[in-house]
Amino acid sequence: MQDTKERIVSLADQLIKSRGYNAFSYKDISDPLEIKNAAIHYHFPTKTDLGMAVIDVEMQHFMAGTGKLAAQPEDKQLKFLFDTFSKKHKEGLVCLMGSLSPDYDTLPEPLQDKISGLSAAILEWTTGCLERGREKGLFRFEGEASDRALLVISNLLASLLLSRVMGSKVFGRITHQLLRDLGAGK
Amino acid sequence: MQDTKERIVSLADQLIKSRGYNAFSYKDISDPLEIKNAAIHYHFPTKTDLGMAVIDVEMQHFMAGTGKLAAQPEDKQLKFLFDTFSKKHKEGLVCLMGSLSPDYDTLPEPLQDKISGLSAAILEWTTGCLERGREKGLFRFEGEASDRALLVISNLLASLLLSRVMGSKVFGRITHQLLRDLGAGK
DNA sequence: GTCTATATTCCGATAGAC
DNA sequence: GTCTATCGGAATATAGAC
Repeated sequence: MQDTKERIVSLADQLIKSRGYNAFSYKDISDPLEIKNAAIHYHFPTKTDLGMAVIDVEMQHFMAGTGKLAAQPEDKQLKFLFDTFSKKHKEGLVCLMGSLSPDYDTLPEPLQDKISGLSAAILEWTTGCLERGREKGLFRFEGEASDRALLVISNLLASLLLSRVMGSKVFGRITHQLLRDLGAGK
Repeated sequence: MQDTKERIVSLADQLIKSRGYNAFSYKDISDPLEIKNAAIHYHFPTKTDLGMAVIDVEMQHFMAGTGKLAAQPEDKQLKFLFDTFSKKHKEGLVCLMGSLSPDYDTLPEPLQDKISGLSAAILEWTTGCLERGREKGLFRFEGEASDRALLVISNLLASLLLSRVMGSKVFGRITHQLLRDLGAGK
């Protein structure tokens, strides 16, 4: 059974990805957990503390997920990245960066730094994946691997955002085209 | 000299693109304009009314801007689209859809409909531009023009968001790679 | 660790004078 | 069309009992 602290972080994570950082309140967490807002403040004195915990957990999940795949071929590794976005899409969520970046300038500095750190880690991993995959002939693309990785991340992020505005089918259309461009089949 | 109503909309537009819809308040508008919040409510009874006016103006600008270019070659037309995003990038802003889509589910329905309408218009225009441009040999890409248009819009939107999180250079790296992929030179 | 109770601040919105 | 004044509500956060 999950303890309260973990459940708070988990719910906050969901709320950020569904409604945005500035749009959710402690009440949105205390009500479903049937606790009072003071209990949340005990675990996380400020909303900034809570936000940072959410990003920390996301970073740990990303590191753990990619770590397990280190020995797999690169097309399987890239599929892992697409699958994490596909899962969010099915749940009607956007990714953490997609949710937090529009509000970035309104966020306290320690939170900004955590977000930038996470984005750098994702870019670095994706770059390595594409680079090695191209050398092995698993992918086909022009230009620097780091620039291509940026495009892939950019498309995945925006596919979740645009799915909300333009309809659910948009996600599949973007990811399909993306994989096709990389020569990574389907 | 701009009248008050136009200045309110213009400031709201800037605030949405810099801080997000839920993060800005009437005070952020009344202070710089040196008016009281009641004056804003006179012109726009609710925040929803103000938000809709912002989207209406954006739509009018888009229609006017693209209308003027109808006779130009398609690579020039596409450049117009990139230039509007480049302008926002220089001002440190994101685009309207990039700002509003994460909060989409928290927005009142009439506002959601306006946003979806704007996004559909932009997609339709971009699709036509790419389609005709490819027929003339100005662009080179695989797949449906509408899917490619989606990818272009997706990248432009995300390039502004990621520039905030990952640093300003990201915008140029994404747009450069995008144009290169389309065979649209620089 | 969770509670009750409350402080403080800010928000969108309205009434009525000018 | 803008003002003063205020309402009602919600948000983050804190103090102190249990």
